[in-house]
Amino acid sequence: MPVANSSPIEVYLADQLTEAIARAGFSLPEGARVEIEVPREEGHGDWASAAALALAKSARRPPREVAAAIVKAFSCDPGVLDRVEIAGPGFLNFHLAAAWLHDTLRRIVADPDTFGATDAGRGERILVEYVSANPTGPLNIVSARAASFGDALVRLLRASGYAADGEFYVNDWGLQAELFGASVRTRFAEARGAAAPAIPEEGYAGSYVGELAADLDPAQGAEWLALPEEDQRRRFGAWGIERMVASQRVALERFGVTMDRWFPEGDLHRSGALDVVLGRLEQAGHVYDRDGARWFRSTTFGDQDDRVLIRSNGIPTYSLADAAYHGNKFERGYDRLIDILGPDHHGHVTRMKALVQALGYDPARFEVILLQWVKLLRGGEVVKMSKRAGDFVTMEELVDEVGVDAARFFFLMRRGESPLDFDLELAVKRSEENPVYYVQYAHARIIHVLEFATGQGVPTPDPAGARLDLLSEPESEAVLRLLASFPSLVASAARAHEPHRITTYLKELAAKFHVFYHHHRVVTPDASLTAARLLLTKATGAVIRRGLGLLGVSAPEAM
RNA sequence: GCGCCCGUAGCUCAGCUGGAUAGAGCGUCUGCCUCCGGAGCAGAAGGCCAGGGGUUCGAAUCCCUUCGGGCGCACCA
Repeated sequence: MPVANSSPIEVYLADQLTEAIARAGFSLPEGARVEIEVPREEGHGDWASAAALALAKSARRPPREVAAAIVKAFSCDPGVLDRVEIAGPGFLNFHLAAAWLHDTLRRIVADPDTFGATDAGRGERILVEYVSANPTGPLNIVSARAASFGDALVRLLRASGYAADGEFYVNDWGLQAELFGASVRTRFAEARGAAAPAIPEEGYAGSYVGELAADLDPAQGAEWLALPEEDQRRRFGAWGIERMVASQRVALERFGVTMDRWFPEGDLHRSGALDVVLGRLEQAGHVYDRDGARWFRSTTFGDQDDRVLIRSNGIPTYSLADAAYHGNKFERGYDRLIDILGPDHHGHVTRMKALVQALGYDPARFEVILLQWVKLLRGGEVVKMSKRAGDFVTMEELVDEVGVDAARFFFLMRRGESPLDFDLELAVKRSEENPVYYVQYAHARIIHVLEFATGQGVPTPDPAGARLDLLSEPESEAVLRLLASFPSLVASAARAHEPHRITTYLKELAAKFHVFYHHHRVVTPDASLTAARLLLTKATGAVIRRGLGLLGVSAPEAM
């Protein structure tokens, strides 16, 4: 059976193993899948499975005996697998054939831009909602982290065969929008010496509001100032929000992030989607009246308290709009929804899951990833940020200071759930302390070596005829194995929704390549050896480029 | 008070959803440029995976509990 290029190798091995288990007369527990993984220890094979240990109990036989029976029943393409060994208490260690590694290397060189892509996601439609910052101010550093994470996740999912889209939910409706409108209005009036109410207590006092107001056509603004208070807020608010959204879009584009869709909350209100969703909740018996308000019985679904959907003043809450929004996402045909939220949205998760469930959707189809805060440092000193006073580091300022590459790479070095220390000084440092440069340097070095070879008159190596068996030193083989594991890594990072695994991998690959490079000359008097090493070098460059591409980080040819 | 996240080397963190002898970078100490890019490499030291109980063939990983951090608990978003 040939191995599909579009499927990670471990899927193939797991399938073969599953068949062998059945043939040997064992049965897996209901719904269980054979687990296959990369062993921590080198020397324990390229892949390993503990299936025999897991089966030993129900089979009432010693693990090693079970393992032996499975191995006996195991059959596999010898071009893929060299051998299967039983080790320790009953682990199955799979050793890949050198021929398979060599084929993989040829595949990378032949098609460098698609290596790592698989169909593991089987076309499942996923909507990733991220950033979704209020359109009442510039994007800040937490948004920058969310942008890096969400965009990398979308790229990862796509590379793994999911049909993923990225979306920004624009909160252009409700109290915040109104307060923003009032703030813009006041700044505009102040600049023109006109009388106006002070900025509300909870309004927006940042200096950017004044700068924004200065952009408004004076005649237009004056006309609006003549309107009643409520209309003033609405007009100035709508105008200001449109401008803020546009500038957020520009900032994100500059950061390398393009949303597939910007979804305005106002659309839901205008289309009557809230009423529809409320009706569905009522019909399902999850709504009741109390104290003049309409409540959602979210305690049914494990929430701590019931939540208000319609306030006693008749205005719907954000929760109801959010329910309508998520219903809308499902109606658009997405199989799964992922919300990437900031840590301040913690309290919403249970409520949102409850609403999704109450609307009749499988809660397993809705996942929330909570990113933690970013602590901004400059040379070890904490940089204070206070959104209230409008005194915070914006995404644009961050990019100005450290650049897109360093910013994105740093944000993706940690798991999303971990708080992140971001040291501005370290991010721009061009030294070994800075992992961005470590990886990018490896790429630049590779390009340089390839150019050097060409300059020496070395012919472009032919993958088909190359003696790849010459790549037998430990340092070469380590690089080769790591390259071959890239598609599996991408698939697992996508499945786990953990882009940081790519970052970790790239640091490791760069390190292994530096070691190889240090121990062996690429360009040697031996033409066959040179060709083999050039291919390995070329493939490494390609995979680094691919990996950085998944993170939205550039791979410079020279530094 | 209730709920969620976190606690791994001096520091910052990985550890692939329970596997074999817990890893990397930085920092510290010692070495390596006549040689394809030294923004690199080699080596040393550094650990009761916060503490305690449990689950099982097997736990940093799952459950309970204590301690210590972070964040949420609106008819704001």
